[in-house]
Amino acid sequence: MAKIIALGTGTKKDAIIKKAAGLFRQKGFKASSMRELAIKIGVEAPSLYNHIGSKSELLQAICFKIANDFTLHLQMVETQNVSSIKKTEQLIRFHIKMMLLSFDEVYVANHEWKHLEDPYLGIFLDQRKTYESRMVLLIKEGINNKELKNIHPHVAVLTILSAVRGLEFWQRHKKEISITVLEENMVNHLLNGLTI
Amino acid sequence: MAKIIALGTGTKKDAIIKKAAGLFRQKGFKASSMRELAIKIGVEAPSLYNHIGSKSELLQAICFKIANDFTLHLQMVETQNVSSIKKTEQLIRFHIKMMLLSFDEVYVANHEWKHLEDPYLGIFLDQRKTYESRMVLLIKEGINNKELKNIHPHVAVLTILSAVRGLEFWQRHKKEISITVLEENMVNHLLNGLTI
DNA sequence: ACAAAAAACTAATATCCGTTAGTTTTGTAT
DNA sequence: ATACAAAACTAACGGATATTAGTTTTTTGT
Repeated sequence: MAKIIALGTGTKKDAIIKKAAGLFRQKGFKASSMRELAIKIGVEAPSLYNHIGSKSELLQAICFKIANDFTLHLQMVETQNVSSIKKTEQLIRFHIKMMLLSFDEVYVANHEWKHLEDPYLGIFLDQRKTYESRMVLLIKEGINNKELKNIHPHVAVLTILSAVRGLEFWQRHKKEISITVLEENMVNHLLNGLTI
Repeated sequence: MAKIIALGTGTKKDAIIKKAAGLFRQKGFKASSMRELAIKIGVEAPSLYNHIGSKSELLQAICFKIANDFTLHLQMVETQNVSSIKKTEQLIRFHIKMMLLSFDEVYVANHEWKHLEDPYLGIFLDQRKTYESRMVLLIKEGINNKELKNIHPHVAVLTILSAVRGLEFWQRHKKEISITVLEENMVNHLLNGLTI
């Protein structure tokens, strides 16, 4: 009866993955059932398996799509010929944009990667570790160039990534705070601090 | 046969809750089974029910223990007669300490509260919202006193809380970064920023 | 219009989960 | 030593879950 409708361009598999991201974010991976996902799509649960291989595969698709987006963007920034502080600012702004534009997917990649299965869990963690290391390198470069304070680079990266990840909570304050106000304030806070 | 041993002081229920916090942090609430928890304690699963009411009750105990600790500490800080910036610093340091000393519990309260049951989910969220609001008030006070930049107070609170929460990831870098280095760097970054 | 392919459906299975019931063992107080 | 209470055990239930098998409907290409 019902039919899975591909949203605009993209395969039906993509449409399923998108809905899955929303569900996984809302309820968590383990608490989300294929039956629930099927209802959200307007189909019986077994029909999903005409398009996907397994529930796990959905999580993998979501997590690695996001991981690859971030890695690719980092690569692009690294090759630019601008100051380290400009590069860092670009990374912060990209994280903010990703969080706002692909909220469900980024949230799931941040919170549900635990439930990835065997080789994928390791691969994902390696990729994230590499990303962090390259960001640390960027901060170190900035310190060497006297652009940045002599702060511990790893802690700085940790602080920045965590702060941006906190944009999850911004959803609760959507009406009170506009995107631009949020972005400018957060970039300013992370780069320049609170004190006068 | 086996026997649940209360660790030092505290009831057997407390011992179960402590082990549950570890398990819930590692695998997530939904992915943790009572059978697994029983094995970690050295007992059969049904035996747990001589001490606790339900799996949900364990999550409630963990989440509200942490929520109450934070609320109580905030109350204490609010009554002090020091500058707003000093108060903010105290809050940051307390969050850091809690994260390091009660890692499992704080992690679970931060990540697994979703799975609290009806009315507890609402109560928990209300309590967190109130905590945030009182912290916003503190920042506003600091801005009015010209102690802090004219940053958006809500965004600042969001940034601080998220950054500190990111100490979860510090566990992965335990060997490389000492607690004090971490604490000083993070406080400094959040209060003074990165740039020279 | 018709054949082939894609994708929906129904029915069912094996597994795991939280929890209860009922029983036996262990610890404690007199 | 005995009686009572606490806490362990075994067995089992009802329900949910991901997934498979087999069938029917729908779409597509000619």
